[in-house]
Amino acid sequence: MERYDPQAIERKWQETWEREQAFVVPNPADPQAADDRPRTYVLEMLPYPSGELHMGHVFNYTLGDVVSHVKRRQGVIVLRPMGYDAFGLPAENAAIREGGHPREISERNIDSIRRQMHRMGWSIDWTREVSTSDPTYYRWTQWLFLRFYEAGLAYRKEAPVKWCPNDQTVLANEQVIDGRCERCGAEVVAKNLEQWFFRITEYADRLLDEMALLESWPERVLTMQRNWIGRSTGAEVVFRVEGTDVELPVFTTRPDTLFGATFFVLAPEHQLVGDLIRSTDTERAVIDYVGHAGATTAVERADTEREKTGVFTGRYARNPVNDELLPIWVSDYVLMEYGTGAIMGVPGHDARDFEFATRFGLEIRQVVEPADGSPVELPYVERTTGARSMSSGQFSGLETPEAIDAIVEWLESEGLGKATVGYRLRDWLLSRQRYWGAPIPVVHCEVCGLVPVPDDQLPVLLPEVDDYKPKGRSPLAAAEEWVRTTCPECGGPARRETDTMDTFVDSSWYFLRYADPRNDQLPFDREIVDFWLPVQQYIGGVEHAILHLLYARFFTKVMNDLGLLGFREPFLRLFTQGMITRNGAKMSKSKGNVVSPDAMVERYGADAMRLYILYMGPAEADKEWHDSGIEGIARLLDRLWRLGLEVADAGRADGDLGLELVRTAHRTIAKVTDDLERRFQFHTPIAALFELVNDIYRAKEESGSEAAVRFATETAVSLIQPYAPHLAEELWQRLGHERLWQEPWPEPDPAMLEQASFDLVVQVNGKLRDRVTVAVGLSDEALVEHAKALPRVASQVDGKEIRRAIVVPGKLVNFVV
RNA sequence: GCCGGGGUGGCGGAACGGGAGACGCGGGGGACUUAAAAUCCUCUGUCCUUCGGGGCGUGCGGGUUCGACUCCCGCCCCCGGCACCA
Repeated sequence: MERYDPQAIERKWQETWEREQAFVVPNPADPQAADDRPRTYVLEMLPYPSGELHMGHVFNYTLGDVVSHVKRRQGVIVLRPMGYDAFGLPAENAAIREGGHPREISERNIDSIRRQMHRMGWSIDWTREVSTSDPTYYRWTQWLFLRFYEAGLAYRKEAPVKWCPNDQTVLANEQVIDGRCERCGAEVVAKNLEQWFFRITEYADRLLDEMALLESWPERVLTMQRNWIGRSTGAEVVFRVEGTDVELPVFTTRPDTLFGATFFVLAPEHQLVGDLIRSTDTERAVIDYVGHAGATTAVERADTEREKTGVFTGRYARNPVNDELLPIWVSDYVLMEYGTGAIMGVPGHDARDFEFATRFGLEIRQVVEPADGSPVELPYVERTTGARSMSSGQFSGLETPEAIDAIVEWLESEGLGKATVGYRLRDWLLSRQRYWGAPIPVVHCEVCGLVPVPDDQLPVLLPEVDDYKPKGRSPLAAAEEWVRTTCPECGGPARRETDTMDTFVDSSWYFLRYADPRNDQLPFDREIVDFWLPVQQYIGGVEHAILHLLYARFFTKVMNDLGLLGFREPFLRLFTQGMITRNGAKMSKSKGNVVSPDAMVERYGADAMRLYILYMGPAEADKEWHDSGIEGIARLLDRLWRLGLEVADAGRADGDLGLELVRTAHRTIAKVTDDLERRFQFHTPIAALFELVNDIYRAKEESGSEAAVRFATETAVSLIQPYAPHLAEELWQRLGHERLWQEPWPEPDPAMLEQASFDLVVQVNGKLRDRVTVAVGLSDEALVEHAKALPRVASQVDGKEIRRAIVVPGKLVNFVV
């Protein structure tokens, strides 16, 4: 018999799909007049083109491929594009290391990864391919930046920013993990620099509230975004420094504890510290402390185990609710970046304030108690209806939520404060001092100041430079001729902005460009984008839960506000796949635990690789790679191959189909379809296919009808097609058919799902005792009689009284004795 | 500390309130073969057994239910996010 040769079969079908444009979906000439055939947009996160495709890619794109194939065969038009997130540091660092231009390195890597993707047989509309580093793409990234700028959503300001000393560039807050650069792990340092920002904070509420528009996102991703945005509601309360008219506002989420304030603290960086201590006895000590705090790294300072430090300023602030004087301290446990950089110290009801007060012997006062009046140890931080105010003047006795409302209302009426909302989210720092990114399309004119480059002068092309090495300023600055330009407004001398954009800007709108990838008038036509989007199913790694997904949502909302598109959320359904690990760790070159998909494909074929990566376990869970696991899949494919050839050889088989094997095939159709569609579960359908193939072999052995074997085999081939499209096409053809990818997805015959008989489970006191095959449709009484007659049941019941018999028709009988 | 997810054989995992461990890997035994590979058959949670079967088993302790891996309450442990965020 002809051996199963995946290499030959896969090559043949990949060429066929290419030749027949199998997965190309053209845009309608007039989106508004387009037919109402159902359509969908299945998207996976675009790859960064390093030279090698890795297991994460294989997993990600195979998931999307299975979804796409099934949808297509159900009559849905599926848009499934692919592109490359090609700007960024790895290509640039390679250019520095090995010489050459980052563009050449990127292009080489793209060619390589494209070849590998084709080799996997993924059903992609390759006519829509885009690369973010291509001028025809970044022209529109720049165009969008200018729209943001006009809308006041892109701005430049000097601010304390995070600087990576290794990559020699500033970073967005989102790119700093535990005080370290997300990319290289170097400890970041704070610098005061003038930089470009996107005003994402203006969208903080909408990024939270419009989560309600999402159809299906993993809870953990929503949680991460909520945590990241970090909205907390509270009040701003104004304290006045005694003996001056200096006002110090504080932000608090617990205005109900104002009566418990016994001290006041400023962050060391607070700009009023200097004024307050000028020419006082404490000036020297405070300056020393501030200097000392400034030398502490962010990582050290974030250590909550560290003992609290601080220094008294000699000044007092007046508590607006009771006119008490509170000593003003300076301490680095108060952060300048959050709230107002000043807090009221309420040691009775805040763990940090408690620690500080204990350390420096400050008064600790209780103003909240459990609602039942029971005694409690301080600090008591409960803030629900389980707590109530005490010793708080007119607010005493109110439960905490009401006390907060009442006191905020009172503060507002007295002009002492107001309700406010605090966020953890910071504006998105988008400028980078690196070469391989989209230039920010702005010029600096001595006369006119910042001037945007006019649309008709886009793209601002990257200049050619010799040295990509970062030196603390953008390598673009070395291209002196490029930098020197004329002001678009006054025609006078001007200098180009030399920073480039964060690559996350590029990937914040690529999914829109796919809809209209060759448009040279606009980034995309609104009607076409509204025709295809929002994305119905987005699939990618959970590592993008905050960065990319938050930025893309922000971009979409802004573009919606600017009238560029007609929806507010880009991705209605999100699926985050788990990580593939080996020896308990993420695969990485430095750990030397990488399994190359290429090698697996060479040895077992793309079909086996595709099936195995989905068979490993639930798609959302992290999974440990075992080399031996793929052997079982290889056996399955080989068994199916031999079965297919035998059936094809036997030719047309007529005869009776009413056999158990045919029922099994129909049950498998129902199971596979339900798992894929309703449960979004990809590994259990493969188990069902194993069972079906095993059953076919068994039936053949027991000389089942040839017609039934043929039907079951064709069903298995048809069902495995989304997973193993090459083998499935080949067998489908040999079985005398045409193109399986155009064949409707099978539907189970309801009559075939009906059973003539079933195994009745018999329990005594809820424990399984026996089972018996009985006809379907018997009365409850008849089932009980059948069950009672069983010897193993009788021996269990033996002498005891049957108090009750629970009958679940078609399933079981349970005797309670 | 707050928020989210999870804990089932040697391993990956299945079980959608009703048969715990489907399916696969690994392992034992056997057939075919001069031999090996491939292929095929068979056993494989655990303890007891007179070989009929029986006891125990889904992190721990309670509860709801005729019946709980599944639902509820309280713990323990692991993973992820946030965190001196006031």
